[in-house]
Amino acid sequence: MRKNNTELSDAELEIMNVIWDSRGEISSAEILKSEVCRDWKRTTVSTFLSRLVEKGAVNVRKEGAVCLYSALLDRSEYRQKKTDSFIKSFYSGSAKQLAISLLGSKKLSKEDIDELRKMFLEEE
Amino acid sequence: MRKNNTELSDAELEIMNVIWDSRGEISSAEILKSEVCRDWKRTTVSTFLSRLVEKGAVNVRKEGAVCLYSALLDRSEYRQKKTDSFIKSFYSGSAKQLAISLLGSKKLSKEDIDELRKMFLEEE
DNA sequence: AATTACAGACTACAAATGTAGACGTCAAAT
DNA sequence: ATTTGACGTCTACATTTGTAGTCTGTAATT
Repeated sequence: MRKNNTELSDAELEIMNVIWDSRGEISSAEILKSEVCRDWKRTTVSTFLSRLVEKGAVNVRKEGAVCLYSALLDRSEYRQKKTDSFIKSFYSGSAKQLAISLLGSKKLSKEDIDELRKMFLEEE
Repeated sequence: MRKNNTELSDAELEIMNVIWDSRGEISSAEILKSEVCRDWKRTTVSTFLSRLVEKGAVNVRKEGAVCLYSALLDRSEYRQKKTDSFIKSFYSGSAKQLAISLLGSKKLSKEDIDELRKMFLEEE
C-alpha cells in the first residue's frame, strides 16, 4: 500500500469503500451490484473507476474481458488523514471538542458509552 | 438562523469559519486580515464571499462603501450535519468507531481523556 | 458461424470550484 | 478639485466532479 496525497471526490470515495470492503479483488459487475451504486448508470460507475485508477488509488487487472479492481490507497491512512482535516475544519482542530460533540449527539447508545468508558479507563 | 441544505466548498467553509468566529458583523477587510486568507488574493476572497451570499449562508449589509458580513447559516447545525455525513462516509456510520479512532490517534492528551471520562460517567 | 448481450474505452458536457484580472466608485489625502 | 488608494462588482477561465451516451470488442447463445 502506498502513501500518497490522493484526494477522492464524494462519489469516488463511495466506490472506494466498496473496493475496500471487498478486501482483495472485485469486478466492476460486483461493484455495480452494491447498494451505493443503485442510482448510478453503469458507465457512470465506470468513469469513477477510471478516475480512481488515474489517481493511483486503485489497481486494475484484466482477466479475460473483465477488469478486476483492488485498492492501492490505504484505508486507515486515508481515513486518518481525512479525520484530521475534518477536525481542523469543523472543530478548530480539537479532537476533544469532536468527542464531546459525539457524546452529546445521541449517536452513541448506552452500551457504546459504557464500552468507550472502559476503553478510556485503560488509557492511562 | 435558518435551516437549509446549503453545501459549502472547502474554501467557502474557511471563510465561513472566520465569519462565525467573529460573532456578529465583520468587514471584508477584517476577513482579509485573517490567517486563512493569507494565500488568497483580495478578489479571490471576494468571490468566495459573493458565493456565500448567493448560497444564503451569509448576509451582507452595506455601511457606506464597505460591506459587512454576518452568518445566516447556523454553525452547530451545519457542523452536526457534516459530522453525520463524515461518520457515514468514513466510519460506516458508526460514531463509536470514530470515538475509538480518536482515542487511538494520540490527538487526545491525558487531560483530555481524563475530562472526557468524567463526562462519560455523567452520561447515565 | 451469426447473433446477442455485456463490458471497457473514449468522448462529451454542464455545474461547481479555485483563482484572479479589469473596471468602476467612493472616500481620504493633498 | 484632483489624485490616490481601498473596496465592490463583473467577467473569465482552467480544473474537478457528476453524469452518461456511443462505439467497439469479446463472450456467451443459438
